[in-house]
Amino acid sequence: MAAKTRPKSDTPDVSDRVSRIREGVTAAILEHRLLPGTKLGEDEIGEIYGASRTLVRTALQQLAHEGIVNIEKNRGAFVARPTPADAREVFEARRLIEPTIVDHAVDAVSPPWINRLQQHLTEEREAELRGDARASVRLSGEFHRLIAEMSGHSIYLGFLKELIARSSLIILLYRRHDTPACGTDHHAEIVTAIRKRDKQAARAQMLSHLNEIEAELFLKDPAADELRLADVLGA
Amino acid sequence: MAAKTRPKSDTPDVSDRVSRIREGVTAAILEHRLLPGTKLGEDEIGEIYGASRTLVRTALQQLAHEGIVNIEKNRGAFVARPTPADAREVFEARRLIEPTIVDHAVDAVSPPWINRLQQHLTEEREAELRGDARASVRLSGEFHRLIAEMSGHSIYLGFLKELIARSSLIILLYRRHDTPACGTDHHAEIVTAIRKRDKQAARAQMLSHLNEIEAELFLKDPAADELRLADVLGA
DNA sequence: ACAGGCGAAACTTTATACAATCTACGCCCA
DNA sequence: TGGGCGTAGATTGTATAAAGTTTCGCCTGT
Repeated sequence: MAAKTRPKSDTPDVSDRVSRIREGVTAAILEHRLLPGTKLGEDEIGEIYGASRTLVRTALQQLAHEGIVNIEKNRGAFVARPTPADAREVFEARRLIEPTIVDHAVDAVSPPWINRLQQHLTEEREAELRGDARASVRLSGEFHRLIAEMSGHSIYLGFLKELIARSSLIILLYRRHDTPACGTDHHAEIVTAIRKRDKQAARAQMLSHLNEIEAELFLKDPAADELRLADVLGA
Repeated sequence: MAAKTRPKSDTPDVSDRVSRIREGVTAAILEHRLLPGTKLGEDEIGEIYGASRTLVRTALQQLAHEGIVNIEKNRGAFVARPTPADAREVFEARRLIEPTIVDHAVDAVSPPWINRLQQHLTEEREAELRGDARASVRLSGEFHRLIAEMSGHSIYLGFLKELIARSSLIILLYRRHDTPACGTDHHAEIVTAIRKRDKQAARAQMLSHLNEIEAELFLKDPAADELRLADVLGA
């Protein structure tokens, strides 16, 4: 009965049909199978999931609230296309929140959690080894979500889910082609710091990890009119 | 055309009927006219606003995502009843985010903004003087939102809107009866620091303001079974 | 008198039908 | 030939109706 205190959206209710649609579309976006600007027609999605437009519409509205879908009046829903300004805001927010989250995660460390983290690292390495880019990008985001779940802070978790989803779109749009091969495995280092219960190190590792991700981006300023025009036309 | 870059939910579209319902219910909750646990029937609200249940449902779902309404499957929507644990999370998040927000606000300081802040302080004082508790509690929240708007950081603004709305419910539920009369006007002090462009002071004032608000709360632990039972029955 | 179960009413959930709006294609005219 | 206008098709916004679930009252049996 104690659990009944908050029966809201904590349990995503996998059996719920709206949730299934939402998670399906979310996964497609996070795995970079749906590109920014893609039209998400209601009938189209409804037919895919065997649901009426009512349910599809509900799911799309939730995604719009999470910031990964834009709904334009009388025009429909589209995969969001974050601007460079959005990107800077997202990463600033992550730099603020995630060190605190990992701090809480250290407090919550326990053998089961260590196991989950280790297993996750393994999955990430396997995806990387077999060159599965889609799984890689998805798992990379899920790592951060996992730490937020571990922190037990449901509000931070909710915020971070949003930030992670947007980050995925941002990386897809603005990642430099000349990625420096990312020699070190930051996630493993973060897990190590958590295992050692070393908050200082965990925060530092998380922060430098986020900085490195953002450093790999090329956030062109609105000065370059030509590129912006291409952007707009690309829709 | 530059503004068209983000035509999403930035403009609340006052003419939009869903937004009108959402803002109406939100205002009622923020002004403590709707108490936690109150049933929000779809027919009931629909009749009030002259809208069909379709629109009401959309609005309620948005409010649920903002955390001030709980939707229980096949039972309907209710004004949320934050637990003490929720309350602690909300205020921890505010202590983390709002100092940073006020930091940005100092960067964005300008005569028009100063005017808006001053005018807001006046409104707060007037409401206080005429003993209008409802307006007071609403304006108190709007002050924080105003600073977030001033910061120009749309993501922080979105997060803070959620936190403010939940805070309002929390204060209603857990505020001590023996409030220490709140001698000093923290909001005025924050505005002063912003005018002086003193980030250090602005952050400090904001932080101590939040601490003082939380200190006025009595967040009873789940140990007191009797009180929890009363809580549940109170629904 | 009280516990248990049946049934009806109220409400939410889902689907479908209708109205409004936008997009696109084609035609006409300069 | 190029541009503008108008109509047709498609898509979204809204309302309403059908289906499913819960809740409450009443009735019966012990």
